[in-house]
Amino acid sequence: MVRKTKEDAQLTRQRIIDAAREVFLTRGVSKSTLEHIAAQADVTRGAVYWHFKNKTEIFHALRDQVFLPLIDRMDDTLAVESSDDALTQIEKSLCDTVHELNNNIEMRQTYEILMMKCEYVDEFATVLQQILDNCANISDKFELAYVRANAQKILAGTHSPRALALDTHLFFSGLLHMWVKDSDGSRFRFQAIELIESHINLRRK
Amino acid sequence: MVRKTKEDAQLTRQRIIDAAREVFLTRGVSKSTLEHIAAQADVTRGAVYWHFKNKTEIFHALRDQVFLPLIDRMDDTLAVESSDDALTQIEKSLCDTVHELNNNIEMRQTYEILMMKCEYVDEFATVLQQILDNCANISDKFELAYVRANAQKILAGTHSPRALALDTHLFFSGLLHMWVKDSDGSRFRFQAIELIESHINLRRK
DNA sequence: TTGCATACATACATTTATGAATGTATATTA
DNA sequence: TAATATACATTCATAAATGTATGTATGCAA
Repeated sequence: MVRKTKEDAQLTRQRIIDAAREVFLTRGVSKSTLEHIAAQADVTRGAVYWHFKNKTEIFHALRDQVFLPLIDRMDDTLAVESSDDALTQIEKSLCDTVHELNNNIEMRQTYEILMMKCEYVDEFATVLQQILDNCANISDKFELAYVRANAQKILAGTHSPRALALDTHLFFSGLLHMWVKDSDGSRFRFQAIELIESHINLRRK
Repeated sequence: MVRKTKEDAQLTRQRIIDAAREVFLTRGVSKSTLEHIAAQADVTRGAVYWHFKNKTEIFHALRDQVFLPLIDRMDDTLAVESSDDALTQIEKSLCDTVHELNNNIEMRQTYEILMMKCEYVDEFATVLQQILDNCANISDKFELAYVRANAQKILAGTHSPRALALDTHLFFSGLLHMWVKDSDGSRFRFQAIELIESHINLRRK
């Protein structure tokens, strides 16, 4: 009873990725074996080896499925043309990400894996570099938005857009980390939106 | 040529901890074996098993040696009695931590392990909880400092000390993460102090 | 100086993960 | 419809890590 059509095979591949997410989450990437993943996906290791070279490739596939889309979303919300003022744009882009993490279980789990269930050594070091690059990218987008906010005369005080952008970036990076770590939601998860609001209000005239 | 005096044994124990830090850093905690650690410490696994029950215990010992002292330092700089104003106190406490990370190689390496070379599952989950508790503690200290800053009339705008404290906490959490990840210093490490200054200046009247 | 505990080293047994090799049933293509 | 490729399952050989058990040399106390 081997599945054979290409569609079935794609389903199997996706089931393996989903299984890997569950297993990575509970056991950590290092301690997860291909046998664990196969069992969770209800296939044998043979199937896993057919679709992926090794565990690292599954990890990459898993990451790509959520990481890249989220980056794109932030880019969209920070686009130059918008009916909102620049500060509101930044606020919305941050809130949108938080909402997405709240609603999208797979994304939330994947972020948790990336941040807490994975050791960035050897082949995973490249993943880290990519994350840093994306972060720099986001920072630049923030900076452009702050330049616009400055032109719109809605900023309190006189601070350089670059400094504001970096501060926002670090704030949000910290927020995401805490959001993920705070799995029972007692400390940060339920007030994330308020924290974003207050971060932005600090800048508004 | 077995070492026998208690002093020698303590030295051996410390050598094992130091070795574990090096090995964890390059191979990640999961992929580090007791054989690796023993070799790096120039002993056999027998010695390691004599001093520690298993790898987890070495990890705990390693963490305790740097984590707790750093928390204490922050507490000190944020103490109520001080010749500095409250905002300067906060700034100094953040800068002091960064300086300590710059100067203290072991501490820097340990933080790197805690943040990027370790998977928080099973027995390590308790470590995570402890980190969160300490974070809450720091947040509270920040809040008290902001209350004082408010009383000193040096704050710009009218924002609640709680919100300011959480924002600072998240900023600093993000900064430390980036600081550690940015190992070549190209993005954050060399401007960490400026970032802290500008974060505080945003709040100063 | 005898005896015991300490501080390791050495050796071994067991478990476990990996990758590859092989087998096989079904789909697809010529 | 015959040949071949696909999509797996099964089996096997190897390596590696772990914990334990045992051996042993030295320090220390009586």
